[in-house]
Formats: sequence, C-alpha cells, structure tokens
Amino acid sequence: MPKSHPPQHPMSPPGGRAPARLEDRTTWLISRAFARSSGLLAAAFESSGRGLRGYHYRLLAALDESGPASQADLGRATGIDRSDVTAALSDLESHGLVERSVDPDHRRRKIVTITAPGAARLTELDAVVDAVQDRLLAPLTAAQRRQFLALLTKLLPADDAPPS
Amino acid sequence: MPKSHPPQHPMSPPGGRAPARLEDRTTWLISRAFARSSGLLAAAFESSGRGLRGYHYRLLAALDESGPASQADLGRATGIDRSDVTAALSDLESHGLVERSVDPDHRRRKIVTITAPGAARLTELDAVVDAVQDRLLAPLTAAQRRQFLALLTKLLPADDAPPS
DNA sequence: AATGAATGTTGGTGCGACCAACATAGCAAG
DNA sequence: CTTGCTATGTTGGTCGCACCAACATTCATT
Repeated sequence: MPKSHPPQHPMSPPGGRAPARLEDRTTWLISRAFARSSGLLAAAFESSGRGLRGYHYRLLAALDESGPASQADLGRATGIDRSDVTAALSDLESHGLVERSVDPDHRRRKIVTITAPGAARLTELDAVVDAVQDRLLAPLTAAQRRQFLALLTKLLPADDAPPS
Repeated sequence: MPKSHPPQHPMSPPGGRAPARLEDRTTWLISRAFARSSGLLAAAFESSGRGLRGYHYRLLAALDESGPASQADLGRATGIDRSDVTAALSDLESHGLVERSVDPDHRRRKIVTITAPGAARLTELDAVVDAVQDRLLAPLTAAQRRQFLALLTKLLPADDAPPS
C-alpha cells in the first residue's frame, strides 16, 4: 500500500492563522467521534435491538427517568422533533411498550406512559448501549472517562434552549 | 411550564445495575454534542458555505493537508465512503475547486489535486468552521478545550485502520 | 493465463434532524 | 363572547451523512 504523498504544506497562510489541520478541529473530532459512536450503536441496535432504534431508546429512557410526560415535553427532553416523537411513539405503542392517554386537563395533550414490557425492553437496550459505550471509551482510563463526561456535560448547557 | 412529574423510579432493576439515566451515558452525550455541532455547522454552511457541505470541506481540508491523493486514499483519510467521495468530488470538480487526473502508474486510479480557487474556498470555510467551533466551545476554558481535544483524539485510534 | 484485489462509479437504503402545514384545544385580551 | 394567539399532535416532505451492493476496469499475484 503506497503511503501516497508525505505531508506537504506548500502555502503557509499569511494571515497568521495556523493552516487547516483536520486533526486540530474539535468540530471535526466531535463529528468523527459521533460517527463512530453512532455506527457502533446502529450496528448494535441492528443486531440486538429487535427493531428499535436510537429514537425509541431515547424516548423509553426519558419516560423511565422522569415518568409519564406529554409528547411535547418528551420532545424537549430528548431533543427530538415533535413529528419524529409522534412516529417513534406510534412504533412503541404498536408493540405495547408505551401507552398514550388523553390528558384530562388538556384534551389536546396526550400523556405517554411506559409499560412494564417497555421498561423490560429498556433494560435490554441499556445493556446494548453500555456495551457500545465500553467499546467506545476503551482507550480512556476511568479518570479520563469522568473528565470526558464532565466536559461533555458543560458543552450542553441548555436543555430547554432559551431562544435569545 | 409544568414540570410534569417528579423523578420516580418505581422499579429498581434487580441486576444491581444503576437505572437508566440519560445524563450519565456518554454515548448519549456524544450524540447530543454532535447534534449541536452538526446543527451549527449545517446552518453555517447553509448561510455562508456557498453550496458546499461537510463532505466538501473534509475533502478540501484533507487535500490541503496531505497534498494530492487518490480518491480511495481520500476516503480512508476522511472516513468517507468511496461512493460519497466520488459524488462530492464531482461537485468540487464542477466548480473548479479540485482536479482529477489519471495516475500514470495505475491507470485505474485518479489523482485528485486541490486548485488555487479550491484552496481559497477552503480558507473561507475554515473561518466558518472556526466560528462555529468558538460558539460550540464557548462554555469551556482554554485549558478545558485542550483537555477535551486530547480526550477526543484518544477516542479515535485508527486513522488508516490497520488491516489486521 | 487465471485469480484475486483494488479502484472508481452508479444506485439504493436507513437513520437522524429539520421544516411546513394543518386541525384541534386552551388561554388571554379585546 | 369573540377574536386572536399559542401549544399540541399529526402528516408529509427534505436534506445530510453513513453505508452497502454491484459492476467494469486495472493491477498484482500465483
């Protein structure tokens, strides 16, 4: 396998800025890390998810964590668009993993509840996600994992995204 | 804004494993961080990218960094599938930002070279990406950014995927 | 000479994210 | 009360990214 060309930098930008180095761009690294994470997750869900995908897992996890909620609240909590929440919940409901009931106070609103089979499936998916996570974070020590997690958390300040 | 229901955990999993907490799952956080990064990038490319997208930026950056390369090598360096490399390069070539020439040693292979306009466009896109990156990393201090970068780099071990 | 591997290309699939439009329900202000 | 305004759920569509299958072409190996 020819190593093609050695790194060459014929033009150093005069603006004083460092040249475009892919490896130094955090945006790029995040994309790559997500691609890896997402790829592993997709493969795991494909083989062990029994037809469920990332959206389903997120919704089940949110329901298990915070209890019954409306679809709009679910969407805000998980970062999933309303329309996608609707579609994913229909999948889950058709498999008996969640239940939708009209909110008596707001008849337009629907309260979504996770069922016992839904919680069981969530536990299964948790194992899948944990396995993927272990593979993904394998190069890091435990302390580094904590650091990484802490930094990631700081990156996501707004759960409910105040507009201005 | 009704806080809906307080966190309730009616069933503690008997396996001894902690309950599914979204906020603690690094896979989840990476996904969210990427969603944010990707969303900002997409918006920036939409408004200031002049028709180019992430794939184009990656390819231009790889070409600028390592010099002319074959499409297969480009794909391996950027993590883009061969077929997508072909399509994206066709876009770039039609705009005169790269040039494709047949490798005289391997007539099946094509050597891709970035043009002067291509390098200029890359500089423009660099500014766009930098701006996005600054917004994304705003919550972190300089030291934290370095840490974050170092950890991310460790997460991505195989650039060229040693075959076995 | 035959086999296999690599390359570029075409075409298709799936997931995630996002947007537009709509009907319905509730709320607030006139 | 009636008129907006907002929120909610639903339908339907678009886009970008990642991935796979198949094929013809070219090279390297046996």
